[in-house]
Amino acid sequence: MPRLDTDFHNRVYAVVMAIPEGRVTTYGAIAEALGLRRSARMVGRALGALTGEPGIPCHRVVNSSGALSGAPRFATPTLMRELLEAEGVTFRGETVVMGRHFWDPRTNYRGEL
DNA sequence: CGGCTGACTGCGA
DNA sequence: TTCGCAGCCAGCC
Repeated sequence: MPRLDTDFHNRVYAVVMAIPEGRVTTYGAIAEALGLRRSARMVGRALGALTGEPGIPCHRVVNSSGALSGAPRFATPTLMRELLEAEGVTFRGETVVMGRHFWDPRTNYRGEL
């Protein structure tokens, strides 16, 4: 059981859960939404601890280029992309079409910071 | 208690 | 346009 009891992990958990189906956001955007500004890596680190937890659509978090940098962490390397495509997310090559699916937590997520 | 690590990012070459 | 590099900071060892 991953550590889900720290404030930081709980905040990441809350933001990721708020991502709508068929939309994606980035590590950096989540970090900024939490007030960390330059610590996108922390978000990825936290997601690693949250991976596999029910109710946390961590496949909707991609890097700023739209690439699925977290794919290797899933049960199979292709699962992340399969989950996204099943929700209607479109790709151009190996990356998500960000202009069409990006969801900004700083603008849309109203939670406790 | 101190040090290393990482599902990132933006900028310079 | 693609590639490399240094910063970032909570957790875990």
